[in-house]
Amino acid sequence: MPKLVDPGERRREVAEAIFRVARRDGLEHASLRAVAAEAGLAIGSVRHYFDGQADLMIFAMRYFAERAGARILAAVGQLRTPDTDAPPAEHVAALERLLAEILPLDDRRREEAEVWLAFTTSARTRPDLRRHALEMFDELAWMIDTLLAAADGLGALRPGLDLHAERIRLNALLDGLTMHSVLQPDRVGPPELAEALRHHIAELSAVPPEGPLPL
Amino acid sequence: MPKLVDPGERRREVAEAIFRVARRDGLEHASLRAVAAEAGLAIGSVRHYFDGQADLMIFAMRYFAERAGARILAAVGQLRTPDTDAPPAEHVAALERLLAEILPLDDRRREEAEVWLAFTTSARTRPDLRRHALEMFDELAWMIDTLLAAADGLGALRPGLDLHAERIRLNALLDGLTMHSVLQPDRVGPPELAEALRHHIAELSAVPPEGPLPL
DNA sequence: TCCAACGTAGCACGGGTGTGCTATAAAGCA
DNA sequence: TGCTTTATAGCACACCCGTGCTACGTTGGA
Repeated sequence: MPKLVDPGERRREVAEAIFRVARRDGLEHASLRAVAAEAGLAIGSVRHYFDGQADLMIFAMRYFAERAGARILAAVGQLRTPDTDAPPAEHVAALERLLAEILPLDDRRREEAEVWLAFTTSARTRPDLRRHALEMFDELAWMIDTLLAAADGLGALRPGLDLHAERIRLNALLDGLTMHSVLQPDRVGPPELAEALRHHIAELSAVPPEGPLPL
Repeated sequence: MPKLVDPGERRREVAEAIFRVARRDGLEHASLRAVAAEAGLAIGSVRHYFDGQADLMIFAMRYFAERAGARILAAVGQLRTPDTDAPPAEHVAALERLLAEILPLDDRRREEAEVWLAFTTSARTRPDLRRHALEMFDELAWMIDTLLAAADGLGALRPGLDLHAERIRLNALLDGLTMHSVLQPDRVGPPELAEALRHHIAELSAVPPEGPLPL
């Protein structure tokens, strides 16, 4: 046989090709032919690793959701072992820093946000993708819930907050900022993102934030 | 000739058919054939009113943007002639009420939000639609700017606010809530929308809001 | 009454797409 | 060496798409 290839690695490479096509032309143009060309493969080769276009699409979104989920888990893990003796201002800064990971503040995260928006909006009318869109939504909601609860437990937040309502609001704010930055980058760029997040966290916090904006 | 038809009215009817297809199947399935079938017309008839598929698409988005813009203008007009003797609480309530017009709180506005999301996300990779997406964005931003400035001028807002930064944040919050309500209606429904808006306006206001939630 | 204008309808063509199926070269294994 | 497995590649078909073009009623005006 030809030089043995790790099938999982190949599948992931093809998925990355889908991401590039989706960013450049939109997910609706991610045909087998277009993706194969983007990956530098023949259409028959791609089909050797996927049952068909639907299978390819589902794998790509699941792969994307898994990567995003892993990053969220890692971020939450960072606040799970806090220094309980540190002053509240440091906890506020940590909360702001972890939430800034979600925003498209650099090119890498902006590319990811473009793919995220393509998949998550497309899933509305694609039953086979909806499941993964819901997973991504719930995972981010859980992350924000967890971070807010942790910060509140450390006394970093204003007393008397309705944490559930604040999660819904912060969740919408973060995704709204991300959407605006993806769709209208001339209007909402990294400075606006960082400023909006800092301002919002400051309103939730018991102490004002410190340090530079997390660009 | 057959019973004379108002061409403008026909074009608008076809545009409404596009909206229905976009909501049900996604904008990428709004082909000439699908739209004609949805409108109850033959494909040749649709082509009698449009130069082609691109022309149809552009008209539909412009028609949508014009309707949305007209509604925004009307809403702003309501706050343009305020009762300067009224207490600040009434101005806060008016601000909340006008902004609630943007949110998908009932079926009609939810349908509009679905179409809006389809067009505005699709425009990212469609140069001929980008212009109208930017217009819609700027119009909403202008509305929020205007409403915040008016409310502030009437003493309804907390003193010392950075109105520009607050506009960016409120804009992202509103569009983020709308997107969540469209994509995950089981997670974010009308009660969550109304509550989040009320809570946010309350934080901006000099006085607490009154009255029932604007469902 | 006749004709020109208009609304409606549809054929036919080239192009893109997913998929069933086949072919071939390369490399591991006996 | 010879056989099998694997990766790659591509043909062929049916389907959907936009569009150029033609055809045919229907209705208003001369």
